[in-house]
Amino acid sequence: MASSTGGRPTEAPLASSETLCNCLAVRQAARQITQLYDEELAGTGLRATQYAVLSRLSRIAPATVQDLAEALVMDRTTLAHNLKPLEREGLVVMGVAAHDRRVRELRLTPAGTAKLQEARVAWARAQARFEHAFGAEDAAELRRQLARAVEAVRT
Amino acid sequence: MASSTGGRPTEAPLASSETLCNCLAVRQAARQITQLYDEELAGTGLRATQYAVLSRLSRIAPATVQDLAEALVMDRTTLAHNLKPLEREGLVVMGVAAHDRRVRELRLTPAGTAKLQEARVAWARAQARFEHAFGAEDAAELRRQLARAVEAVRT
DNA sequence: GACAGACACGTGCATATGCACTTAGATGAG
DNA sequence: CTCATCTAAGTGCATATGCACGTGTCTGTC
Repeated sequence: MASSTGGRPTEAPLASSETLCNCLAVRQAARQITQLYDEELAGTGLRATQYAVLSRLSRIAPATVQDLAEALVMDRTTLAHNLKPLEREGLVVMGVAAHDRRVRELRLTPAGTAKLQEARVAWARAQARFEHAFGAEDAAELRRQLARAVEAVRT
Repeated sequence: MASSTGGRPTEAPLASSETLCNCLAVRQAARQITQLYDEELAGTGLRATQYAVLSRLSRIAPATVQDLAEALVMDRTTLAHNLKPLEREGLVVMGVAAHDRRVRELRLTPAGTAKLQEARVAWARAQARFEHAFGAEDAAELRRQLARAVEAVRT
């Protein structure tokens, strides 16, 4: 690709904000995209992470803390912290498993289910805004690559 | 790419952890990749974000808070918080601009420059680990797409 | 039954993130 | 000069993130 024998000094010797660091690149994108989703979710009182927790829990409930954390690709202790405001607001309840008192059984409350339904509308707006700007097909491919990156790091 | 006229029922009707949310996908990847970089940087006492701050500042110093924040695609107030431990450790100094006493002039101290040099080695290990697992070319393309996503959201 | 070890989860700490609000300094209109 | 206004940056709060460590519970071994 574009050997040094050309006439033009090439178009990308070092763009002003050319980031070589994969970590910085993904964190910058995460900050920007989170702000967009948070902006749309603001009216519901939920943050992007909280929406993700409720949404995933609704599909796998009843779930243990460890199972939900793995499903969210999140540290177990991070999820424990993130659950606190959701429990305080009465959107999630944590029971104790009958067969093993160490294990928790996480579920959505009726209020949690209702809040999730409400938030899905706001989430869809954010999703649409991003994909309108970035491209729906490109977004799907980006999600695939990000998922592959998660797997690559886990290995 | 791959029209629907194939014979196979396609390979992805709904994988178990198929994430449709762009925000969740990028945050999950950011968490995993950050852990990898933090692991390599642990010996230096720097976190991934702190390395990013020092690295960027070394290229644009002296910089104002706002300029450095923009270069990092970070909220101005977030950077203000992130600078505190770096100032406390004596890696960064914040002076006052002579022409306008509201403006700060951020610079690396000699200790900060030395720490950055040391951390570059650890960063390179993390970068190599990720690109070995994910693919160097694919990583470059991923960074381009993430940068494009940042621009798309900004617009 | 007693106990070592494994296991699920919680807590404390430090940093990361950004919104709302505040403070200090600069600047132009009068 | 005075003041309204604009601007650069700081602060308080709540959540996000994960490591190190602690607590309670189960399980196999004796």
